[in-house]
Amino acid sequence: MSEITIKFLAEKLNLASSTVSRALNDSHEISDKTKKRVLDLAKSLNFQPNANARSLREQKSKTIGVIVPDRVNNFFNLVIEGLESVCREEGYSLIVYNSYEDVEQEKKIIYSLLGGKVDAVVISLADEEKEVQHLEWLREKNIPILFFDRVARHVSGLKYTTNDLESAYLATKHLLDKGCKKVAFLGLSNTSSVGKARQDGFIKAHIEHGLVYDKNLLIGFGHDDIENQKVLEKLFYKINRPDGVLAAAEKLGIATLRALHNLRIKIPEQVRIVSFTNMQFADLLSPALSTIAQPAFELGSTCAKELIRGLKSKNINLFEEKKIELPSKFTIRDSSK
Amino acid sequence: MSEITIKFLAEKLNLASSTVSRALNDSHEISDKTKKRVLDLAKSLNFQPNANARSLREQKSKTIGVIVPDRVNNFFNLVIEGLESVCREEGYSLIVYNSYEDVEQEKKIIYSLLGGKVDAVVISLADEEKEVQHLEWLREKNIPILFFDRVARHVSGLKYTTNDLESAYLATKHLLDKGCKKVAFLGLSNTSSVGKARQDGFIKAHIEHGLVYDKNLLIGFGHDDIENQKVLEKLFYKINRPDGVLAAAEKLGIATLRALHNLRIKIPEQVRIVSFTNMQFADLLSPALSTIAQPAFELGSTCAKELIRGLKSKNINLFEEKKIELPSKFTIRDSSK
DNA sequence: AAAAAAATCGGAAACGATTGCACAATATTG
DNA sequence: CAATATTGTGCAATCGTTTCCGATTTTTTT
Repeated sequence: MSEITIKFLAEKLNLASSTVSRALNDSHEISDKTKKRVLDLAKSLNFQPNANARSLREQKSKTIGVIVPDRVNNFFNLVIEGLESVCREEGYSLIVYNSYEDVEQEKKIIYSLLGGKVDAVVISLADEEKEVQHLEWLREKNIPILFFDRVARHVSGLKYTTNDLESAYLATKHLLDKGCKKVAFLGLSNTSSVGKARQDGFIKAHIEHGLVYDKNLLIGFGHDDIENQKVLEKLFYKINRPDGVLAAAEKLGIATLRALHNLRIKIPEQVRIVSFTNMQFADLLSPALSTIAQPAFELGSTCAKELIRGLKSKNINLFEEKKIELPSKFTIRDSSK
Repeated sequence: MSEITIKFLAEKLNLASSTVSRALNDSHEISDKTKKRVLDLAKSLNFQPNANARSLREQKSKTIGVIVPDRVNNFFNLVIEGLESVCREEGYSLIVYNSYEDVEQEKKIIYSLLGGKVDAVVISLADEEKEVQHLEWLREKNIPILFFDRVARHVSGLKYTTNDLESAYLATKHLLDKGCKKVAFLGLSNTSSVGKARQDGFIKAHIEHGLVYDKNLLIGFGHDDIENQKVLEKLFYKINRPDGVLAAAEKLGIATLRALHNLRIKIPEQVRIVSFTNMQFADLLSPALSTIAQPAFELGSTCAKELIRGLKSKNINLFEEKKIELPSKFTIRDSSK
């Protein structure tokens, strides 16, 4: 592509390419005079050292791979935003991949990352139980893996999560306090520590209230929005329908709203709703939706900070097990009042 | 990082590294027998050729740089999703950058891309008038630039836009037909062809209706959401406030909704609203919001297809001026009925 | 069966940057 | 002023692939 290289600059200035390289990297062993000569010419030619050559030599690419199950989701979006805000400052680039909630896709992506394309991987798993073999691949190649939200159970490493159990507990308690007698828990049916924790919080609140929860009201959903909505409409069409809902995923909260709208069921009079979500417009929905918002941006930024700290210093071991939990924010609005 | 290289494989198999390389790339000049020997060993070791070495040698990175003014925005998000859907199939990676609506940031990003990090750049400009010098840098380095939505006026290239003038015209006509007498046009005040086209459509509808639009109702906004909302509340607090709004950006539509809610102004009885937006929950807002949704995903996917076609064949010139316009979708909901 | 063609593979030079080592020129010290 | 330390620069190897040229062997053709 670009004809202009360090060697080219060196010839122009009657210097060795090593000298030019050192000058560009502000090495102490180059005189200020030649440094300036080099910098001036480089600037005037918009010279940028070849990234691939540098990466090859340095054995690091200064880019980080990010894998999320659903890129369009607000939560993951904000995490990525948080990651990028820190990485940009530190000169790292992000390559974001979407696994589409599919472990096979995830495997393919990771396999493609085994050739030194990225210095580390930040991932929220598509499914936590199915397989972890592809995570071992990264291990073998000595590429650090950091987890967030949907973290790996049987692989050690840095893990960033939120206080899901507590949040779900608080929300459920809130619904029960408001007088709900039949609260449904809507979760995604993939095996995830997040879903499990939220369900545990849900159950804990029931126990504390001296209630037995109906196991039929712990409902698992797939990723087909249309299908999910049908299931929900069926659920709420019943005579003994739930009078409260804790949606453990944004898409489920939305689907519930749509279902209830279609059935002309009044919120919160007939059914109260609280949903996990990071959408920015929850206060503008009809009715304003009570939400549990995860600290997505902070999750991303703190994760990136530790990651880069680790990549820079040889003292920090990014493979060591370490769990960080950040608190979500529970906001009560009209949908559960 | 990874000790295992082509040379390593070659030694293990008593072959030359050139042979191994060819075998991995399925060259016709390698016998099926040795091909299989190589592939088998490579697979069993999870071998993936070093991406940086390959990129250096091939002089192409198989990654594409994407620059958007606002990554969290639904529209840009969906465009990225569309880009990725195609690029993934073709083995290309995406590095996404956020210019935060700031030309200076944009310049920095582009400068950092001058070293062969990406094979091409897909961009929606932060501001179309301010400067184009940094776009010329890419030219000099022979890196193709494709534009979408906010395209460059004075730089030739592939440009993907939507039918903004027509969409705005239709929406405005709809508002006027509904009886609105004072419709406000809310736009972002950066100089963009998009904003200009939407404003032109707005004006065109007025002219066709035999109305003169009030120039004071062509209102430009910045990027501070709080500030914008204040301006809007002031606007609608007036006695002779507008009775219709065409918001040319998602954030402005949202801010308008919030402002009207705060002022207890009824929608659509007192003020009708139509907003450009790609949010997925417009039907769940209170009231359901009339929207003009750009074909974001298609924009991204068609752009990526043409880009990759161009990168592959030497016949297609990606620097040639070529405009593609895709139609948006206007959906009337309660907010303007 | 000799000649030509094709099929397989190896050697070595790139791609562009970084860096350990060597060496010269200058500055500092005894 | 000689000996040593410091400073500034050049040489050459290296990172891991790909590919141009040959070289050798095998197959096909005349």
